[in-house]
Amino acid sequence: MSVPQPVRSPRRRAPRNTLNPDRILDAAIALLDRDGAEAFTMRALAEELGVATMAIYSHFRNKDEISDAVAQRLLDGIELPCGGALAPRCELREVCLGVHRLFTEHPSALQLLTSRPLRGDDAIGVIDRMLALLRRSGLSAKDAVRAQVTLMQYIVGSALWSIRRSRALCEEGARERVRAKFDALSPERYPTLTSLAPELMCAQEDAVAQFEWGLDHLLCGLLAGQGPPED
Amino acid sequence: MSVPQPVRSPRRRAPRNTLNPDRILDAAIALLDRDGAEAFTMRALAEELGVATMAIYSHFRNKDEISDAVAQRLLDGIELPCGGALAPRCELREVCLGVHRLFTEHPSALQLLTSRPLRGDDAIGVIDRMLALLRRSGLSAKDAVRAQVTLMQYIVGSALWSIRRSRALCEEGARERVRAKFDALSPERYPTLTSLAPELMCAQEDAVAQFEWGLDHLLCGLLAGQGPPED
DNA sequence: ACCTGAACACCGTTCAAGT
DNA sequence: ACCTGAACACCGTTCAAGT
Repeated sequence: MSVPQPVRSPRRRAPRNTLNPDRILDAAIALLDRDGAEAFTMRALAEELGVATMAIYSHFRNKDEISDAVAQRLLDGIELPCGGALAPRCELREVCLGVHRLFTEHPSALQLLTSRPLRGDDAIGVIDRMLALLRRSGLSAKDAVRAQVTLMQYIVGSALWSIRRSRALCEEGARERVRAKFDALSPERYPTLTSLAPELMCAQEDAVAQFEWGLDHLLCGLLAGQGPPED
Repeated sequence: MSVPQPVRSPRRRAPRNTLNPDRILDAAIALLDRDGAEAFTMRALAEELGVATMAIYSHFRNKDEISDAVAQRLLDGIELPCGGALAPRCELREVCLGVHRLFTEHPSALQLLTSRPLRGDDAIGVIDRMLALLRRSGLSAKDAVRAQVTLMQYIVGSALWSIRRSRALCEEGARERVRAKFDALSPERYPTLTSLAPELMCAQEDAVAQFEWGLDHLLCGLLAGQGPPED
């Protein structure tokens, strides 16, 4: 017969070197993807790793340092199209879609990213790639930089919007509530909005199509007058 | 001689009806603007109001309800240009600038807004206005809705970016650190990025100019082929 | 009805202690 | 060097009690 154990922590002492920064980041991303940003807790992360909370502090100074490392890791892992196979404009489009896909696949990571101050070294590889493609499309140095920032801002804003929408839509009876709100609006005060209610309802549904529509028009504006479109 | 008071709370009982939803929202916005989103605490809000923490719960069910009401209040208070005085395209530009200005003037409110699921009834007035202007610019019902969402996403992404950048830049010696990072980058791995370092450094400085540059090119892409530009 | 303080179940992190 | 539990100063919120 064994000695009665305390109910809460039947965990034995973890052997040395069970932990390392990589294992911690893997667990952090898994936790974020599975349970969301608000569940991303030092205590929950430790449990995920089968370890005492304070063990993590041997590898990272604090939670912010983990958040930064998670963002870094994800941004470095963006899958990009192989270079040169496409016209610059098409390749640029694919890169933007890749970044957007990463954000919508790891929504909690995006939340993390947008709530912390921006370090200069995020997503270096992607930025270089975008700048090169913009230059090859005929933009000046100054315009290429402006355009790259504009694209990134649109991608982030769009992904954030999609996440919030999809979270709102998966609540119980959300569609009915939205429809009811539209029906309650005064057509005198909001004539255009009420007349476009059907289009508004259905535009919310497919976030990717919405993103691509906006991206194509944005690219059109950014690359206008840079030679004939190459498609 | 008065009886010795406890040090921590020399506050007397607040008279009845000192509190109401409006006073609470005023205090919340003041607190957010002054001390930032991470300082927006029920206890801090109560102190701002000179009241016990739990007094607030008589007027709002919980903190999320206050956050939603703050967002609502701010979005309803966006100052818009008076209608009809400008060509649709210019007026649309002004509306976008107004929304962007609100967000950069209340950065903590934007953080609040982006971290909560999106209710359908945010910023109804602005949305209706934007849709009307897009329709008058010649866009179809479907395209007007797509374009309105695209614009809003760009505005949010851009404002969020500005906030994070400006917060990062006001840290001690931030510019020097960014410059050092650029200098340390390998020109072989990141040829375009390193060659554009001066442009990148200076593009970060004026967030409003960056926003306007992007907005003008986006509008150009959205309204392309909708008749001659009216300027 | 409105305001109050104590208490509960959380959180990130410091500290001294084990191995 | 790496892992541990207790403790501290926070947080949002429940509850029973005052007026």
